[in-house]
Amino acid sequence: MRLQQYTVHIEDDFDLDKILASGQCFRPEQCADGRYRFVSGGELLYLRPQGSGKYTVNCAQGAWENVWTNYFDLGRSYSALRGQIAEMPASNAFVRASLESEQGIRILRQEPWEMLITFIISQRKSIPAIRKAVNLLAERYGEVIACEGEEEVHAFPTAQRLAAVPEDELAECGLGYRTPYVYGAAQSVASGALDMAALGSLDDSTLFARLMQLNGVGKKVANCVCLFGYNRTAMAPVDVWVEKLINEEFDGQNPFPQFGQNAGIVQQYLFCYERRITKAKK
DNA sequence: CTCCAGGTGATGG
DNA sequence: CCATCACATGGA
Repeated sequence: MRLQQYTVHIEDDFDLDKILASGQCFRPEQCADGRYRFVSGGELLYLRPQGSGKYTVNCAQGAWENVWTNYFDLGRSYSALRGQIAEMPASNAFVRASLESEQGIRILRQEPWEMLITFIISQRKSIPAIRKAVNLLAERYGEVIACEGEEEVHAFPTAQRLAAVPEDELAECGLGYRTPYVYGAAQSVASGALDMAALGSLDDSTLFARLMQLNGVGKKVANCVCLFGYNRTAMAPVDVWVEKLINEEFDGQNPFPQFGQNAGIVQQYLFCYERRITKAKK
């Protein structure tokens, strides 16, 4: 793959450190030279911040406009959204504090298949452990899309590829008891029984119900796939961190229905903020 | 060593 | 409907 260099300006909220730490993506990383590397499908991107919203970008010809502006959801103003959310009746002081503290995060538009496998793996794993397992899968079974000197950059493996791997070999990527879940999902997609692209035309609740039919996919994982894989911003995953803040800051009442189409986005600010303040206390 | 991690499915009330 | 429990593995 031949990469072109561009300079781009991003006026809106956009903080790469916060995005990488936000628990929605596990493959992007900061390189030793300070650049940030992203992979989506067979596309590769490097970003180097130059200050005041300016970035040096390396990616395939035309891919910034055709792939990456969509990936980063740059068509949506998160700055405007934060203002809007802060004024909603369901917003309390905790929500407003999260919008300030976590300014710069965005909901990435990632690949549905990768999100399905990633969040199946995520259950009962720490974020560093998820990152390790997903990267191991990519290194072992993902197509090589580029070489950085000695190091190869891999795409996320296809369903066809994972479905062809012996189950006990898959387990070596640290999948633990989730191995049959991952294998089953790969079989479904590889056989055509499950068409991840076609699911994109379903409405939120039908999409959610279809994902829930998969073994190893419960409501939390299904919501994550809806939000991070299909950009269904009304869907708000409730994990242990969100559960904790619902109990502590919302009297145990799930506030997300009141945020309508912004529920998933509010969830992301709150998730990051809750983790930040909990870590800060230690 | 122990404890817990962006949960889910099975089981029993 | 709700409450428990097992589940593999790695990081803290």
